[in-house]
Amino acid sequence: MAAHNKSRAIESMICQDKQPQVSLDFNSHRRMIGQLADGRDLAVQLQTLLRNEPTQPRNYWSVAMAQDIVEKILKSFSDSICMLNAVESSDFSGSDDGGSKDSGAGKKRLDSSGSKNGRGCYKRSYAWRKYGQKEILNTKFPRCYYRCTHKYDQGCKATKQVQRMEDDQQLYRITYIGEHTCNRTSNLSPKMITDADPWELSDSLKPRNMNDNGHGHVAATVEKGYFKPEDARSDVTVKSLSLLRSKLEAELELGPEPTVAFEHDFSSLDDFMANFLHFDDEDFAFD
DNA sequence: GTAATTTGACCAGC
DNA sequence: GCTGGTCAAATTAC
Repeated sequence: MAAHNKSRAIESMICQDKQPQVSLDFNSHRRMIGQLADGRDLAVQLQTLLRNEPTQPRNYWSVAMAQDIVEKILKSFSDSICMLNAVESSDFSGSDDGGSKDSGAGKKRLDSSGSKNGRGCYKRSYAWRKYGQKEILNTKFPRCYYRCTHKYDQGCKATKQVQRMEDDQQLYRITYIGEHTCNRTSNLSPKMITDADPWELSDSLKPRNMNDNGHGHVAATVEKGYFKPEDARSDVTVKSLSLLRSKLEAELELGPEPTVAFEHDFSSLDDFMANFLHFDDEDFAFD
């Protein structure tokens, strides 16, 4: 039952993320679909293999076969993740992922500025730099503090605070304080919906305490917004693919290699597969 | 070595 | 004294 609810949660996320969609050119779209289809087929093979030996200790050959399949799956999905991050990068240059999700120690961080580097697939634009995290009274999740990366070289005073919503853990409340005075962040604003344009808030994104007019407090130099880090389909897919990675790796006791933090979990590989198999061509938009 | 995050300490406002 | 915001040394990742 719990697993079912989690499945519904993912489906709900997907439905909410119908807008906006990430644009892919036709070739990229076809290539990524091909990779995902390959990964899906391989995952089905692995699923079959695991089902054939549900309780017995795995022998060397079955483990070797499974590892081989997993390696292929991981390559397929890693390539897809890189492509999605590249798309996201061009769409969300400089946006942060909400911060609090990746604030845990030991988690690798996804960079997404569009230029390759050694960490993850793409390097972030470094518009924001985390400088603190604080437990806030009567809140379940800590508040994360970010400043503009150009605070010192250009004297930019922009900061933002990110806090995960308690009543809807898929939402993050972001408070912007000050404005960017640096040169390179004018087009790097995060994908967010502010109180300044509340009509853009869909019902699913409205906090419980916000009325239908979407009005909330907005200070002179403060913008508050509620946004979903997975606001783009690419992010949903990245999370799902990464989830598959972890599940498969855990299944084979290979040890996780987390590259993306994700919020949802499934009770079994079958449970995840049931959701993963929902991804199809209609889940991607292309020009 | 560089550039990021983490986290305990510090500080100011109430 | 409590709380929230910031600093900065330590740590991490490449």
